[in-house]
Amino acid sequence: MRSHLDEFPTVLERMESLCRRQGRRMTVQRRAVLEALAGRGDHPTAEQVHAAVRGRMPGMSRATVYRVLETLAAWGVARRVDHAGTPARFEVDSGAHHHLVCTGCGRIRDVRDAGLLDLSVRPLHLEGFRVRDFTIQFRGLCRRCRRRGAAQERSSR
Amino acid sequence: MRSHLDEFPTVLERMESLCRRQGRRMTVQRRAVLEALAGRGDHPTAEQVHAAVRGRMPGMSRATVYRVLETLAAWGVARRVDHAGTPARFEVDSGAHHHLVCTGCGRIRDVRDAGLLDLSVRPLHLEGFRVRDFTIQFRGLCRRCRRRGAAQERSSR
DNA sequence: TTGTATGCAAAAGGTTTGCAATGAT
DNA sequence: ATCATTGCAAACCTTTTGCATACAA
Repeated sequence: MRSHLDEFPTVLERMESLCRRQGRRMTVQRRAVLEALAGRGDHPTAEQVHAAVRGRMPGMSRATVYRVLETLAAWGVARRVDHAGTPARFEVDSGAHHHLVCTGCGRIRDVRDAGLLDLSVRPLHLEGFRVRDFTIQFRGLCRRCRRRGAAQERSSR
Repeated sequence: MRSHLDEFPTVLERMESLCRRQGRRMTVQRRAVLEALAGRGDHPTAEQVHAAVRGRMPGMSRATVYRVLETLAAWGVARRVDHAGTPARFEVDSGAHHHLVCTGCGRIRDVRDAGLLDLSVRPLHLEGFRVRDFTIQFRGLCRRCRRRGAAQERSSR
């Protein structure tokens, strides 16, 4: 039985190897952020990562969380997911997939559907653009927000 | 021969009718923003709309531009397009289409491809989500940014 | 020892908001 | 006359940055 926890050793190892290869440093902060990110199935905001990490590391500063997250994204270890006017969210980079965005609470869930990952090809050189990749963003309401009703739809961001 | 200018009367009429129907007001500011938006083929930021409108209306405040844009989006007359850490961009709502986002300069272009608009149906009730709509975001480099080279890729946002 | 990474606090951007004044109906 | 909308300025929130300090290699 697999869970997102299985990614733990892999991601950390990948990070350590990247550091070594580039003469960068594997700090406790980087490890902590990476573990916090890999240790959950959702797509936390920088703020949520900060809160999570602070549990064990009260001294961890917000700026460091932002910097580490940016580094992870730049190195391809993590990925940044943006939507609407909401704060950026992050995930461990785990291959191609799309996103289901709840317009109520801003939560994001992964959609891994083989069929959806193949449709690329055709418009790849549209209007002089060199397309590098694409994502499908499904927008809607998650079960919880649907229950709460449309009235509060935009209030809990 | 059609151009985006053809939408002019239609969008303004739609807006006026929406105002009347809801007892809201059709102000010169709203008209100006809407015309500024309809009068261009790109997806301007609020700031760019502000600059454009100020040409004719020096007194127009930034806050009003934001408020009008928000109203237009809420009423379905305009649409808000977000990407990455860049400021929000806006367009007149002109039916279903997708976006080509240049990761170099942040510019957005529409992609209207019939084939891409049909793939919906299947994942419409994924994991308790009620999916309302979806967009495909193609990321890549526009011709100009490609010429400039990857070195400056992120500098001209 | 060396220079990368961190912490702090301040700055930066984009966007929103309170409130009195304005103006569309 | 009434109440939606505007203008101004200040507030907000997320994210970035400068600089001295800490610490991984």
